[in-house]
Amino acid sequence: MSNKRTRDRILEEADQLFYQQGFEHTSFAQIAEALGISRGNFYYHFKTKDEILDAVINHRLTRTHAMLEHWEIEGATPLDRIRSFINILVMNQAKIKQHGCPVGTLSMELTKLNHSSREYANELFTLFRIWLSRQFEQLGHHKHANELAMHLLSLSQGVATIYSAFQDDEFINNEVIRIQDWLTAIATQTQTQQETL
Amino acid sequence: MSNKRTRDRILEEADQLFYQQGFEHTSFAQIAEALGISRGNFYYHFKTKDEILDAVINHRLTRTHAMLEHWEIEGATPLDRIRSFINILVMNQAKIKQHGCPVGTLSMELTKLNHSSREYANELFTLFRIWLSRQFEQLGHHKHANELAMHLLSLSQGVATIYSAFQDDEFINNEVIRIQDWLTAIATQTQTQQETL
DNA sequence: GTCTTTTTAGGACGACCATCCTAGAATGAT
DNA sequence: ATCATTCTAGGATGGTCGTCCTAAAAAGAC
Repeated sequence: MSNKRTRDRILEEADQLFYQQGFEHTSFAQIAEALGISRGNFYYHFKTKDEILDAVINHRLTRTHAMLEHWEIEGATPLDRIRSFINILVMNQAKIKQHGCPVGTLSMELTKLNHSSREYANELFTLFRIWLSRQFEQLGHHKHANELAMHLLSLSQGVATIYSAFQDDEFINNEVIRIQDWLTAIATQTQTQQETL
Repeated sequence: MSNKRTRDRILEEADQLFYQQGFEHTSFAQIAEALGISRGNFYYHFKTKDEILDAVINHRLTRTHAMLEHWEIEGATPLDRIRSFINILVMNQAKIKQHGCPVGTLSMELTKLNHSSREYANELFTLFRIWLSRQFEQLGHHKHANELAMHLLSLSQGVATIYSAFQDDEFINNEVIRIQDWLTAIATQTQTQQETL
């Protein structure tokens, strides 16, 4: 089955190009040319452009899911695990600078296009939200776990957008420290709450 | 000069559609149809699509500039003026829910398109940044004024993106309160600093 | 080795897009 | 009222796009 290999190659190339150039601005011909395959071959694997989009989203969902599971195993405490999330901003700094956050930018683009796969793309956000929410719960913030998760998502989205616009390295460094400090405050806040019980 | 009237009508319609659907996804024909004018007429006022884009950006810049000046007059203290900025999230809540932040989404789209007007669009961010920076300076934060301005921009961008994705009214209410509390903390922090002098 | 299935190549089609062009209508000046 | 200027309408053009179709090549089954 060299089928899977070609299909996967298309998927990976589409994934990259959708991130770098946006979904609408990326054409079949462009993906095909980048891979050195014909448009006809392309159509054998994906019947419509929307089908590739859904496949790309699905691909990102499984990758993200795997990453979150990895963080779950790797991180000893919920605090460590949340730090893994914040660390995306550092690890992917170069890409974020150039193309913003892959989750946020796709979500916004599909919103503007009024595209039917918008909600599916938003599941990427939900994946992070639920995972983060669980971490905050384990941190002792049972009541506001979801709110804290949404807030952290919001912080990272803001940083990605502004960093991409201003391209200011000092800014992202400051912001990462800020978020880490915020998290520490959240964690110690819980400790004192628990101590007073 | 009914010239100006038609030109302005095109400008306003383009402004709206670029915000709602994105720049690339909006066509000449669509704008013309929305206004009930012919494509040929259109081309008399704007020679290329990029020319409309620049005109729209220019239009937004002057409007934003006027708004900031208005806030400058209206707000008695720098604290009040910064609150005006935060209040955009409340005033434009419905539009942000549907189409995100007009500044952030245009900036991101032009980045992905590798469009030559990207930097011009980013001047909208800069306008806010400099204005906010000045307010924070007047608040007594001379050293970190720009950093605080960038941070506030980042916060609002994050809220706009996440709100547009999740459409959660409770979220934006919480976030606005959070930002207001943050600002209050910043302001009181300065007061105590000044008292110790 | 033959036959079936899977995979690839590339031309054709219709739709839409930005842009160009020309002719006529409206407007303004004198 | 005449003429020059400004404005508008809409067809024509060339390019790109997503999609479709057919034929050949490659791979696999027996």
